Amino acid sequence: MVSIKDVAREAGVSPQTVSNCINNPAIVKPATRTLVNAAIERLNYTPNASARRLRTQRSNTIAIGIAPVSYSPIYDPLLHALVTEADAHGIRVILYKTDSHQDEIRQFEQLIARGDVDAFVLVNTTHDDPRIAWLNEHRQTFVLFGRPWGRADMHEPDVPWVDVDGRAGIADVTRHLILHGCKHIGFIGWPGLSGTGMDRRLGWRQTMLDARMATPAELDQLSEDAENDIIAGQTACIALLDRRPDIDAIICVSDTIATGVALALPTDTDITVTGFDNTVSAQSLGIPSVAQPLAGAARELVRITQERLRARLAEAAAGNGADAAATVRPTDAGASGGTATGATPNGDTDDGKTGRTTLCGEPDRDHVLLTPTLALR
Amino acid sequence: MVSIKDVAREAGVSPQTVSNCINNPAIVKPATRTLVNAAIERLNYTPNASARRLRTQRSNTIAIGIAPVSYSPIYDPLLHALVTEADAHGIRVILYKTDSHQDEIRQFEQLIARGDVDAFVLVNTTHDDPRIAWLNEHRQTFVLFGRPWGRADMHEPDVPWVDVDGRAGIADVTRHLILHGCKHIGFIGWPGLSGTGMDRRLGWRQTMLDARMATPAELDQLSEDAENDIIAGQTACIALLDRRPDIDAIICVSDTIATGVALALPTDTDITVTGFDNTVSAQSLGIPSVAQPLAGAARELVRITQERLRARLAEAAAGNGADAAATVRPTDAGASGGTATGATPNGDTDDGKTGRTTLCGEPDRDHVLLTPTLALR
DNA sequence: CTGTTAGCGCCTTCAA
DNA sequence: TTGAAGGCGCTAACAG
Repeated sequence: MVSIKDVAREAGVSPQTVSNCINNPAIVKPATRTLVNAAIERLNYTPNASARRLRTQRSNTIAIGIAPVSYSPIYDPLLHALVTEADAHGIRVILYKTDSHQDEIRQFEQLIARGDVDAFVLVNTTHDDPRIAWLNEHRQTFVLFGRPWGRADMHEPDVPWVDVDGRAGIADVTRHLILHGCKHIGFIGWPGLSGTGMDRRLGWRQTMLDARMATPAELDQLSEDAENDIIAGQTACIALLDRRPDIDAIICVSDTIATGVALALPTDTDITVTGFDNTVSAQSLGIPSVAQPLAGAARELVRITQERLRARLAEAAAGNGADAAATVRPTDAGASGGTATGATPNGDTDDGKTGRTTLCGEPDRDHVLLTPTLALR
Repeated sequence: MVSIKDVAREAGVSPQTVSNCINNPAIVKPATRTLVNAAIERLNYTPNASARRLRTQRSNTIAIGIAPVSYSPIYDPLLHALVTEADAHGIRVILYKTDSHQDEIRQFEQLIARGDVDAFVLVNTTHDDPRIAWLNEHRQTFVLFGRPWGRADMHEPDVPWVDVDGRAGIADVTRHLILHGCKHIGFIGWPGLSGTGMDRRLGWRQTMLDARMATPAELDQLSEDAENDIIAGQTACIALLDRRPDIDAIICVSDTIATGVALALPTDTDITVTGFDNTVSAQSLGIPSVAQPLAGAARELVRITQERLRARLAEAAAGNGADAAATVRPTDAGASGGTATGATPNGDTDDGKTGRTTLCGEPDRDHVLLTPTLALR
């Protein structure tokens, strides 16, 4: 393995100058810099990560959990997006197993104690999640993918998250169908009080009401519940059509349910079916679907962890300085300005490029709701 | 962070003694050892991974790729199994992105140069895979999950792999159906020359012939091809039943196709459908399925990488010594004894516990074929 | 702007 | 059986 010394010798400078060329090029004289860079190129030098980590006490590594059974069809694409984004920042992604919350916390302890990780991405968080409490108690850096549904205040500065606005996605689908002349649009969602599920259903409900496509009483007729499997989707579809044979479109909360619906309908039907997650399965069946912007989500996940890490570092550095509070935790600005529900009124601004919705003009950089796109066929 | 010095002070010994307690307990006096262990416990000490890696020049890290789109429904469970097994050996798993073979090789270069990784798990390998050639040229340690189909010799010592014996799995299913009185057992497989697909089909064919359940001509009638989606499964099912209305069981090469078949059949049918991979989807539909032994596969993947790493280390150490060749590469023993096809005759031994099939009594530790289990409903 | 010094935490000699 | 010295590769602080 070629080390910084080899490069230094090759370029005829000291190891420190080589280091500077890499970590702080501005302070090196351009002539020397090109000299050194040429040597780096020639020797194909890459700094040793362990040595750098040991020296800087930063691992530049994000950890994300992997469960015994996949909790979502988008998990692999999410991992890929995260790895891609992290890679662009020189950050590695390491996996840890999540057999239970308790086991997961044990993994946290291990990873932290060994200095293997400096931030965590948490998935599938629940109301009063012990992992969140533990990480905050131990002053660790983390970010959730998915909102902490059920928390009284979803915009606490201590609990940053990135999520995809399922409600807006389903609202988009609904509007799209209305524009294409659909009159009686049904919805099949998940039963129970799942935050994600209720949020998506609300996207349909609200849009239907706003467009005066149905009365609240009619909406109840147009709505069905189904567990997340194909058979349940079929059953719900049949029940729905039985009650309302005039239906001309069915919006489903997931691609799995949409698959059941599509297969329950006669092949020559005019009824449009839509799904959520834009899985390969939905694609091969030609089902339009709401696609989560995973690259954008990954970008925000990495950004938030890095910003908070920086803030924590600054905080530590300012510990001896006097005016710590003034410069510290810039990411908290406006964090408490959000609403308890995380609602995103349609009138809010959207920067278009990232599809990020900002609340009330006061950007909350620690709680990011991304707008999904509609994958039509 | 608590370091080895803190423990040493706490226990009233030198840092080296603490180090010995951890890495070579045998040479420490029992009394001192318990003293030190108590201090470690009390301070909750864990050695810093970066420092250890820097010192030992071993990363104790395995890398596995993640593709933009999931190539298999078992990938998440595989990752979980791998992380679990690695964890038990004090090894970490890091992800790298695999956008193309060329990109993947670039990732290899990065990971190696930074000293982040000392072994790779390769998935989805193809005939004449450039990654395999590259890794061997650069003397890197790796192991494939899945056989290198299409290679002239699948038992080259340079190309170790772990795979699940799809043929045996499908043969098991076939025998099971025969035992339960099925007379006319159809098969729906993938079109084309996919090694995995052909192997699974062969499991059915051979078992049918051996049991005299059909003539070769009949087998052609009982066989269909389908792309790996639900609709194709439905279509193939209909074609099959059209040709052979007397069919009483349909074995499918995948759960996706099995799903299509199950949905194409009338609800009151007596025809049994089986799948492959035992996905949650198949489970919720009540489809019996062949389950891959992923924990066992992970165990073998880790074992092979570690053995080969050890061998490589010994080789390097013996570089100055004289009789290098004698002790080096113990894992190669019998490696060339396999057959070109990787066929596993039914009479071969099986150690039962791991479900591992050994070839001709000569264990080939670098080419492991695991026997899947049948998940009945 | 460049080089020297020192040390991150650990483990492998080798001496006591 | 235990301890002292040295260095893995890198970078922060300072001296030139």
